[in-house]
Amino acid sequence: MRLTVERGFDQVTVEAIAEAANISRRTFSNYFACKEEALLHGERLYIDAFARHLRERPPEEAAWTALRGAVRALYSSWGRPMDREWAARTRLARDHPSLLARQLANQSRLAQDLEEALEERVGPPGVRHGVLVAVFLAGLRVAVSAWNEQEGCDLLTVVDEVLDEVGAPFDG
Amino acid sequence: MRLTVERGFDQVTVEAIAEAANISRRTFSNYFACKEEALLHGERLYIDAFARHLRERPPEEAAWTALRGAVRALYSSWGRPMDREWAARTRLARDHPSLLARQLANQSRLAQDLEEALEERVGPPGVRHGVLVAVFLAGLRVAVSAWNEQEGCDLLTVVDEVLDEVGAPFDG
DNA sequence: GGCATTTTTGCACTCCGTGTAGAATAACAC
DNA sequence: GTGTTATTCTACACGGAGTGCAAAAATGCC
Repeated sequence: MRLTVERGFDQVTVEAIAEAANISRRTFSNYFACKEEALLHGERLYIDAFARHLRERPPEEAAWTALRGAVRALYSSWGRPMDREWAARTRLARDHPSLLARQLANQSRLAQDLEEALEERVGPPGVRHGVLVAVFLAGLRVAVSAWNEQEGCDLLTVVDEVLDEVGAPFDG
Repeated sequence: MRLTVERGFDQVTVEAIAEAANISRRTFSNYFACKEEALLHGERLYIDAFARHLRERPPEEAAWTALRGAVRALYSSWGRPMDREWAARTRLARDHPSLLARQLANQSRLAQDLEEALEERVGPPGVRHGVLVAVFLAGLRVAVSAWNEQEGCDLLTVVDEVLDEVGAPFDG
């Protein structure tokens, strides 16, 4: 991340990253398939944590409520300074197609995880969990991108506003 | 596509594709940045066509109705044999992360295009077009993936069913 | 200490993307 | 037709990326 911000994404070679981390180029490849994956590793951790939070919600909550609870739990378990890192990553992804692609692939994995987590709960089984999750993540994306364009507003507030608007019909 | 189906995605080199197309490796790179882009080029054409169809909808239609009209118009302008190609691509993307990533990036571009197209129309300006488009595309994705798992059901029928369920609150 | 397991490293190899400069081709005026 | 452009294709070269393999280093356990 530091190197990418300093020199720009394209000007950072895997070799440079490896050297900065005091490991060999080969070892880098043992952990990450490419630069993109390394750069998005932090995000991947959040994604996994999100799915975990969802599974820990009380089973009697409705699906939509549980999703919103999980996002709030995740946010409060962050250190606040993560906000800036989040923003930096989002901006990088916006400007570099290969990063954007991999970021979206991560979100697609998250969608699958969340869907499975919802399947495990009690509740109306006829609900189209796939659609529910997709709508929820769509709301999150819109919220994050709106937050990223404005200055100094609270992420959680924006998320709440957007999800109120999107999710009303799915609530309860 | 032919080579990929025959040998598998990873076993096809750019050189092989170029040779099969009677062009040089360098010329391939003049048109496509990588294998993935070449393989998804057909999809890219549909995507562009979709946005074009949306712009041609009568301006007095509500946004959601226009989106559904565009997808129907696109489908009826296909040759039916395209269905199999669609399915093959979707299956490939499901199994190859790098393809999935680029496919999702394409869809992200489409989302932006559709959003812009909706902005140009008359209609309630306060509508959150971003959310609307995201929900719509989410519905499409769910429909296509459901269609892809079942045998021999009509794509358009599945799409209609899912969009009915997702879009009710946005309709009209 | 010795020994087994895991991790890291160096090397070699193929493939990929790109800059460059020249060859082939197309387009067009005459 | 010829000559003159402009466009497209190609060959070559170069640095970087990802991977299999086997040796070296580190780790953990007795």
